[in-house]
Amino acid sequence: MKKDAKISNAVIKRLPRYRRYLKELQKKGVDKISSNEFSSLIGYTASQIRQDLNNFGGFGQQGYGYNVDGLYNEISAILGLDREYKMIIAGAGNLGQAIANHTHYYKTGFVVCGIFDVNPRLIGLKINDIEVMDYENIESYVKQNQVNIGIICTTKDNAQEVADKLCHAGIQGIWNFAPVDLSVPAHVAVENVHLSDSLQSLAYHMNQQADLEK
Amino acid sequence: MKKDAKISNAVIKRLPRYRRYLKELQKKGVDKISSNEFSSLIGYTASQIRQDLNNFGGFGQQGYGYNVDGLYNEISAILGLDREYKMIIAGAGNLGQAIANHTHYYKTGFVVCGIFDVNPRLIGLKINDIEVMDYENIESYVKQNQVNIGIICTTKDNAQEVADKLCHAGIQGIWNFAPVDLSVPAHVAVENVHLSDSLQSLAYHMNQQADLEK
DNA sequence: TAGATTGTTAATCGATTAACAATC
DNA sequence: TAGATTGTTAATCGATTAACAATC
Repeated sequence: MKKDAKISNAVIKRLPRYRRYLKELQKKGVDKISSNEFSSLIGYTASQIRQDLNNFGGFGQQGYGYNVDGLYNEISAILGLDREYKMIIAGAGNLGQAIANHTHYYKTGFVVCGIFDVNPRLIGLKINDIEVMDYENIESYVKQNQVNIGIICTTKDNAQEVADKLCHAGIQGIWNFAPVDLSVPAHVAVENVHLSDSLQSLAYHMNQQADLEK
Repeated sequence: MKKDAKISNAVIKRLPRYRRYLKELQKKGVDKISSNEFSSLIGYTASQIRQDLNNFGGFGQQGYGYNVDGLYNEISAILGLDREYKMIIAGAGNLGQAIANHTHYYKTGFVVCGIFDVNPRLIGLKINDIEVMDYENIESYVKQNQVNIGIICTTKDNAQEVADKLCHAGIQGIWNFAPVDLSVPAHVAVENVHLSDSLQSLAYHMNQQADLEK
């Protein structure tokens, strides 16, 4: 895998999608695919597919195409899915609980090992076998257990404070569901899931479609 | 508001963020802001801010800047947040329930009026005062109640079938949480929230940061 | 070997930034 | 009026697509 040039985020955002389609191909027992076939399946141009993959190395073979299993494993490795991530959730409200219950992540090595909240009525509960602990102890827990990812499911007003605590405790990544933009040290990765932003852009596009019909 | 040229999606995706920051400014009692001041707050260049806003019309005033209240209302209107949207949720699992409980959307006119599931043990329950109904009846419900948005919280294997039903019933938009790409008629807007894709791209960036430190 | 398809360079397209004239 | 700041055009930058030589 080449490591020199910085890969654009547009490329990275497409990798999980490549991976999903490759998984489906695996399930169907397909063992090779050309960039052209892949193109009509996934909806990116063949050129873009080859361009994207070549950012990381030559995974294909001229005259043959790409080996499905091989490419799946390469993309998994590029994304860092060949290791395990320890995660904690800050905020045991609806969203925090839903994520704790969403065992789906386990399959790809993302393990939720704790939930933190300030509400004494929640502390001590178990959600999907994961204990809800006192928010007071979040920093020491992250340090002691070498937690990799903090998932912020608090209100927008508390999110930055939580982020500060997590960063101070040495967290490496933050998955932020609060509708604010966090400021964190450069070495901490942040991925935002701004649900209401997403819903608003859906609303915009719905109204555009309606306009077109006039 | 100009309506001629098609606005790029990159611009639309920034609008909810502009709106969030304008809301904060309103709360602080700020009544005007220049593109330069806004730039240092929101992190886009002043040039981009002016360029973005001018896609929709001249909301500013030379020598003065932008009126915070006015701009907030304009952006809200552009996004279509000056009307109400009826939404139903397909799938009453963890995620579906979490969204039903997330009353946050009501404030901007997004009202969940029903949840549908095939599980007989869930049918009849009320989640946040919203009834869980039999999936059998989803199509007739959407038609009769003129539902605007369908929220897909099913497994990936059922998502396309649900989408087909919703489209057939005349839905205008789909907010898709299932990890698949749906195919729908051109007049139906789709907004995807691919949570595991998002988590995977976080993983990638975490490993990049770690590499830099070496 | 001939055919197919990649890897990679070059061309195009679109989005962002810079510059400045218009104007409040 | 003078100063400030927008609206808008032009320049730059980056990402996507096209083309084709390399090679399996």
